[in-house]
Amino acid sequence: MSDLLERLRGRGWRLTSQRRVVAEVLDGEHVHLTADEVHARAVSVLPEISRATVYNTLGEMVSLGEVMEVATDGRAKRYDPNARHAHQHLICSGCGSIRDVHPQGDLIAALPAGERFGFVISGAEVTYRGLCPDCS
Amino acid sequence: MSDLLERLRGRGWRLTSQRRVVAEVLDGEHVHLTADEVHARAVSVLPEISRATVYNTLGEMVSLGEVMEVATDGRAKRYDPNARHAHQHLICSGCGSIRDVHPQGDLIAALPAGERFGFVISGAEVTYRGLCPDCS
DNA sequence: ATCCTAGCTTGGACTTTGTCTAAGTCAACA
DNA sequence: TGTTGACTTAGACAAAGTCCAAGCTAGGAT
Repeated sequence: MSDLLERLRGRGWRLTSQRRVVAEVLDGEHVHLTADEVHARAVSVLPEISRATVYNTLGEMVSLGEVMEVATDGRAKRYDPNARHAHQHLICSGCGSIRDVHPQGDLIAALPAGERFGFVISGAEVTYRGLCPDCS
Repeated sequence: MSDLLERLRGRGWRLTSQRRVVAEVLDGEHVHLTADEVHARAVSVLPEISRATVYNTLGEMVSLGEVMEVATDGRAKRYDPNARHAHQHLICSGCGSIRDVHPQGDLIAALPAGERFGFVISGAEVTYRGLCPDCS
């Protein structure tokens, strides 16, 4: 069983076959899938799994902090299983492919107090855009 | 007439009443509206304006670089008329309100060559998240 | 081992956001 | 003032996601 599933079980999750399959899809080699892509892969293992369950499970994993939601400019959100290590994203404007990247410096410290409008800042995300070698 | 409309006319736009109304809505006090909010405000001035025209006009303004598209995590894209001055966004996790902010430092320079995967980087956007004074 | 039940899953209807199309309209130039 | 190609319209369509009532089941209780 994957680390992800073990952590989820430790949080009191009921360990259903549907949740197991979704976690295994995310934990596999394929990263940054859309919810529909996750569903398609899950169906190939567990044909009767419903879209609603995939959406529910992804949403629960996100709110537990186990999976990161990535809002690219396309329509569908993507899900990144690498949520436990801080990282940012680099997206190809041509083909939409996504890489995890690790910029230097402290993003939050870069925002001066006078620019915070009294907000309590909890985080920052960067999206780099460019053209990948295949598209440029 | 607003600066925005003058610039659009200078680019060869046909100046229709629909485009004028959309530009005026964006140029007003209200920032970061969704397409539907733009449509709602436009309708109150020009009741017969269609949703399709609002979407078309916003899309054209974005591709001309006059308006910036902001993908928050919510469902609908928002449109920021302040596209001509580089800035980033600070979003309240409670109420969803958005402020323009200006962090220090060079985001692109913060990404080491070894982290670029051969991409030609064209830009970077930051989204800060936190709680505004009313929500915290 | 089996029962119970709260929590999970399902299919399908529904909503939201956005795109497309064919037909009609009109801004701007001649 | 007429012409014309760009613009607008209503409504159908599509994509992505949410919600609900009914049925199922994992895992603790017995």
